[in-house]
Amino acid sequence: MDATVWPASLPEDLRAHLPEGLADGVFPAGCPSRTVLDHITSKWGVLILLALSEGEQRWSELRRRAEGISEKMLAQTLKTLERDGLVLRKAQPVIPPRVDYSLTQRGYELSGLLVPLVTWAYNNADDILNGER
Amino acid sequence: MDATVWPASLPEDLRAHLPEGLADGVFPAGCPSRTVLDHITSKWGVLILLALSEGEQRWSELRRRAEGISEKMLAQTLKTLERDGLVLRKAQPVIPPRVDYSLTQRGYELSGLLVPLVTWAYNNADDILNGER
DNA sequence: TAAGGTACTCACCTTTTGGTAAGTTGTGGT
DNA sequence: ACCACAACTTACCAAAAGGTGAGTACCTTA
Repeated sequence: MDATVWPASLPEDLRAHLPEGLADGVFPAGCPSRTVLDHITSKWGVLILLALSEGEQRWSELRRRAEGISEKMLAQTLKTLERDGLVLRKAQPVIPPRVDYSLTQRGYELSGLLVPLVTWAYNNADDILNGER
Repeated sequence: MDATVWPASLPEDLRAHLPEGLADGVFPAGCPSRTVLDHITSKWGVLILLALSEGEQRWSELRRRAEGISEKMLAQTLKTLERDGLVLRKAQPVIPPRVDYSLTQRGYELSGLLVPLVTWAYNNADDILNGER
């Protein structure tokens, strides 16, 4: 296998060169990166991360923000993201309960990469779904 | 609601500001961007896009590359990506059959955003899954 | 002659994901 | 006295995603 052979038909500036070791690290089944990728690219994971990238928000705000999410999925998604060290949970001992969620530093790193992706999806969604080139 | 109020506890340089209109466009249920986002962040979609970012590849190469994918899912994923105008399918009328897949210009745009994300996941996967801060 | 590669599709079944509705706890409002 | 609110959990069910194994057509290699 010769890694220097690129399809001649593709414009030079469009090619994405994979960083050293990425391919070997991501493509194998059951590798850690696949698990993490599954967490952060999950249906609701992206939306919650995106919402929190605007700043700390409480449970009920997130629920209204990510329109269509069920309470079960919000709880589940937040738990996963918290376990992964992407989201910080701050529970106030007050009545009625108040819990604030925010991104950790790691979470902000991630959301910095997620925002361009979502922006692109937002800008291209109509063309893509209408079958326009 | 005051958009200028940011959590004071977060370092200025970590905040990700959402582009104008993004929040309204992405958060509503059933909006086009959610559909597109689901396609490209699907379990196998990311891997296929990533593999193709290295250049044109044929069916059997992709199958071996994205370790663990079934033929059914490879076919399905490629079809979705082709319909979305991200992947180009070139079938040679030869025996045995030969079909080459490559990214379209739109696909390369996307993979340019996907690569940093996957790279980040790859670099942070072990820390995340081991519960390290 | 038989097996194997190539790029698929199809039918069937399992696993995962996600939704619904109810229950919980304690206080404040009517 | 009773309902609502907040942030959840739990049990149950439906839907979607995904895997398995077979079949297809034709040629090449052993």
